[in-house]
Amino acid sequence: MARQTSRLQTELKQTRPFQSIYQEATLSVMKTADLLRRQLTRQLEPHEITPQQYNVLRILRGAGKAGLPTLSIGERLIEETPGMTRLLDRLEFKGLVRRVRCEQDRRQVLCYITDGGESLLAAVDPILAADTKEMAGALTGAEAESLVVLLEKMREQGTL
Amino acid sequence: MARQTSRLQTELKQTRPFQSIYQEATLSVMKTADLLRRQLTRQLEPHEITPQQYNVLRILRGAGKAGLPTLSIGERLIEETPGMTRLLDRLEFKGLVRRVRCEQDRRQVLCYITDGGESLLAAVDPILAADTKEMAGALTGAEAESLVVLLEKMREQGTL
DNA sequence: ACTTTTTAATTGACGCGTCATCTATTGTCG
DNA sequence: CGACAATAGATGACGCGTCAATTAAAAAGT
Repeated sequence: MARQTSRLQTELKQTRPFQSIYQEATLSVMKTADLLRRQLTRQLEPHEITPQQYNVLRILRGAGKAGLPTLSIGERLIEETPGMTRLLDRLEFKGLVRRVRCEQDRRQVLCYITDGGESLLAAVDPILAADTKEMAGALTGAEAESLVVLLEKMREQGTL
Repeated sequence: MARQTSRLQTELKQTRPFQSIYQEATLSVMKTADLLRRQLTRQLEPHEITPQQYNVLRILRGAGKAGLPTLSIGERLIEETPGMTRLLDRLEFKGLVRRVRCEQDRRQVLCYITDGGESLLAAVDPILAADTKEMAGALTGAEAESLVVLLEKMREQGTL
């Protein structure tokens, strides 16, 4: 099953072919994600915000005035808590987020986006939307759809 | 092209699903990669090695007795150098890698995999290959192929 | 030949993910 | 009620990616 040299293989300057198309697929996914992350980082850089901070702000905007406890934010990012605490520290320091210990359950800390956070999102969102389009712009709508489907299938196996 | 997400739902929950299929595609890629990374980490954990360290070892094995200068390793991982130096520090400390300042060009540091590194790879590789297959196992070979093609297309745009 | 530029690598600093551990609160049950 | 488990977070430590700045050596320019 010697497969001809693929582009990814060339990019990685690998001397031997992939052992299987599955290995190539997983590497391909990771590599593409890496590229996307890098581009996203560069886009957000002028706004002094990282991709994860951006994600958290979006989640908090979605939560609205009700706010969201620390752990719940982490769940939506599939991130472990320890990271969330410190990420929120930085957002709070920048004045983009506000935290209040919950009176009903004093173990919880409710997090809210501030007006500053809202306006930062308002500034960044349109840029990012256009950008995303350009990133995936080499694909037709149908191709993007099928990409999504394939990736979903891959993730379903994820119970491993 | 507002996709069929009901406007009503969008208004109720400010958490709008996706503005476009392209945004969904990029998020999908990143999410899937995250899952893969997590699983890979777990598989390598018993061997006291991280995914990046594993990658570097594989690259050095590929380089063979000729070895490879630090920067060249970084290029193949698309990682900036600063990280490579320290990653190699850790690999060297564990005895999996050996570094020698190049005599022809004394700026360079040539890196080699050690016997210890080789045998670690020999132990890990088969496990990982089987694992990869399982990760992507929900896909048929043809689906995996088309996934690879779509992702390649996406990365080509990456000059952005 | 001597200065300037470029290249290879290192170091310091910071953000992030993750593990293990710790504290404070709440809940449960005898 | 009082001991004990469960839950929400926080903290310390480590690996990693990345930026900016630094050192050392080679290459280029004059």
